[in-house]
Amino acid sequence: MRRDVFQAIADPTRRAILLLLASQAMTPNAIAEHFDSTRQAVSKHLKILIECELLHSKQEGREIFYEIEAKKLNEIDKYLEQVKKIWERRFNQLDDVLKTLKSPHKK
Amino acid sequence: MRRDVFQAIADPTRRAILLLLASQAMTPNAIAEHFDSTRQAVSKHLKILIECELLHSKQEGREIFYEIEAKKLNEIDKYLEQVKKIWERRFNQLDDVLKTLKSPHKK
DNA sequence: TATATATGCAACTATTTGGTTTCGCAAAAT
DNA sequence: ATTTTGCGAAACCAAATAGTTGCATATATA
Repeated sequence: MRRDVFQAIADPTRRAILLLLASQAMTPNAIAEHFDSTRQAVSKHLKILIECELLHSKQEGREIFYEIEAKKLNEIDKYLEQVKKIWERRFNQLDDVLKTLKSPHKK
Repeated sequence: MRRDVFQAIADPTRRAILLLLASQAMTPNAIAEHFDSTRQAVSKHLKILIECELLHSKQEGREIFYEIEAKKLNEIDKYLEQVKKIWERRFNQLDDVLKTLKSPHKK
């Protein structure tokens, strides 16, 4: 069972849940009220988000509050940065080539 | 068929393809050599990445080069920023509450 | 022209996914 | 003490996904 941060945010409902929990911790029932799907469906998403450490839960009586673990999102940032870095380097090298072409031949 | 940037980067092979193409445009065969899977499997990933506009292709004779469309990754950035913004605002508000508690009662 | 190469496309399959319904349990409310 | 509420877990289902194999087509090359 593949389970990483990227797979976690692939689902639009899970992205919405994260956005919702960014402002405050909530119970499954409260979260489910914001969506068309049932509490059980939402609970499945919560489970996945927990597994990816994007959420953690704290029990209060019979209620369970789910809270976002925002720093875990940095893993995605890291990947994006990596791609962009390589992408930019590519043009820097192109710049070098252009500079070399402009400068007088050395050989 | 759901098809957005988030779903596109959910697959580790597709993430690796993007990383590979960040440095240079490549043909399906050349890309496939970097992975265990067949050319056809890779081609399917390429098709998905094209649909999400993370890639575009340019034909050169019988070869087709796939090139990354790096700016499309910003959509992911945007979402992450949104979550982080809300998340941070939460603590700023908490700060306000603490300040209010410290300051003398006004009522 | 005949052959090899590079590729896309369609059919098929196993697995995963998102969802529902049903159940059981523990905490609160009556 | 009984009922209601909030929850997770399991069984089940339809759809989507990632992969395979087997084509068809166009462009090089001999």
